[in-house]
Amino acid sequence: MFTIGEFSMASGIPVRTLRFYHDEGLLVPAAIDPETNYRFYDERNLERAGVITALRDLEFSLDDIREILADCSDDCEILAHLERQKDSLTHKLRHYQDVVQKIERLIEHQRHAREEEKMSAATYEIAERQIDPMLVAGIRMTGHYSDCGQGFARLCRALGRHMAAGPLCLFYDGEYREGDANFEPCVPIRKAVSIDGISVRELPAARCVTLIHRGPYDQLRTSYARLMKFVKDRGFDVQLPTREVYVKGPGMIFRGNPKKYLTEIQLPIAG
Amino acid sequence: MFTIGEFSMASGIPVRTLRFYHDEGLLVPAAIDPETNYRFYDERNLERAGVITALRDLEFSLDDIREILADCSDDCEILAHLERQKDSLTHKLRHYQDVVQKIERLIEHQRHAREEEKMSAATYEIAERQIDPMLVAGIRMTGHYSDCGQGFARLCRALGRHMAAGPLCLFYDGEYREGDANFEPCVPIRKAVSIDGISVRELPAARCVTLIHRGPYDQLRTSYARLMKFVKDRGFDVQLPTREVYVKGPGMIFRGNPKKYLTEIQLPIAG
DNA sequence: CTTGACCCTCCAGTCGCTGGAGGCTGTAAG
DNA sequence: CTTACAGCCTCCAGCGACTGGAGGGTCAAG
Repeated sequence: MFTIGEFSMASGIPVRTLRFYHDEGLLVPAAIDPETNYRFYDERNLERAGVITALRDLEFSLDDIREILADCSDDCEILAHLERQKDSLTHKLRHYQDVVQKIERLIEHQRHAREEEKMSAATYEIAERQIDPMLVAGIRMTGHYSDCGQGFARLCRALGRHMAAGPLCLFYDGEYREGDANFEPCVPIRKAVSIDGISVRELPAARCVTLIHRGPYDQLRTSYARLMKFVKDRGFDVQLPTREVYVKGPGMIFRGNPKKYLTEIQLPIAG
Repeated sequence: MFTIGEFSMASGIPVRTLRFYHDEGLLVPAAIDPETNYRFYDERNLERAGVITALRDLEFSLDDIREILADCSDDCEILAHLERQKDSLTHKLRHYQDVVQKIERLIEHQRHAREEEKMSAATYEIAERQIDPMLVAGIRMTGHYSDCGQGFARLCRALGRHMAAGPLCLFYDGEYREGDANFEPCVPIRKAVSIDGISVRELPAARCVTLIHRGPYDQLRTSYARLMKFVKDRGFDVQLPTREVYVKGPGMIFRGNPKKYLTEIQLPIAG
């Protein structure tokens, strides 16, 4: 016979938990002194305790364990329980895998954005640059500019892990349109995929006049004005679609501070 | 302004949970009617709600979320939090992987034992058989026979996934010894591994006189008696070590019913 | 007889909700 | 004008598997 403390050492179960198991009827001491209420455990308790810890190690719930102990006297008979438990744990496992993957993507995305930001933060001036071709997935839309957020949301959901860099938007109008603008939110991707309603193609290389705009989107027009003046002065021809690259904008989690948004405007030119 | 029900639909958070978040100070409504105590939510609440659900989806605790909301106004700033969360989730992930693997091993082990049992259940008679060579890991011990359980426990812990079949024991004494028997608990393994205190080698093929003993181990002697008589009658020579294969014995979880134990005694013979 | 280790019971807290009881308000239908 | 119903409120309890603390009894040794 063991006192609860001795039994705790023998079984590797904390005293508190032993008392709890007793309350739960899961592991009832062999004897209880009716005077002092001291619990006393025996060999058979020890064996049962072993089974309980073995099953707890396999993440069975106490209810499951109660059931198993009632049903089974043999390893063979718990096969069905094991299978069920395995399934349920596999579910959890997959869930955690998904979440970890999501976080990894977010982290990578942040790193990327940060680098891009650093790289381009210096150049708030108008520049002429060659833009390399890239594979993009886009959703062509008509409506108000501000609706492009929904397009990005859809692209993110649909493409998740395939996204290669920050989003951009193509504008197909040669003029400013209020409510029926013609534009296409896009994200660069690594590999072609085919999803209904999403067009995947290579965006061609282009010589562009570019400018990084710092601040909220409703002030973009001033930067467009500067760019257009520059283009006019040089006698360039602006080709459609024009592009906006959202170097730093509202994040995946936070809306962020619009004063810090960075948007690169790219006007493809000919001539 | 939204009522709580409208806001629930807009945010995708159940009404109950919204009230709970309010109690917790995590998402405080923009206004509360002092007469009716009705809650009213606004756009900024909606944004915050979005952040909260995004972070909950990443399995952040409410405390973490509170902290993040206080610290960060930007995706970039939560990078550290993301990293920490990823680490903690990766831990859980690995834990579940381990447990699932453990269960898989147990299941496989059960299946195996069951098959073996079926295959051999018919042959309760003495037979002469050729035993194939096999790779085993063993721990040589001296002491009481019953101590071999500890040896198996150690082998299981150390070799876990490498175990290929049920355990066996080798006996090096040409006589019955009470307290200083010389024996070696072994498990067949698939691949050689080197672990301190565990000897790995190929157990040679052997022509054996075998008998499956059904029942508790303390009755093994009667089966040994039958076997020895058989051997004597035929004029065979018993070679050491002799072997016992525990076809069905105490399980990994349950001790099982000793009356159902199956033990194959194998006496290697020469001549 | 005291000390200190060990045991007891009972209650509360963890985490993130979820459920129910019981009650108020506001609107629409009978 | 009553009644029904939807929608809101507060307060309390429960889940699962413990863990922690308060407050108090018991036991063996010095």
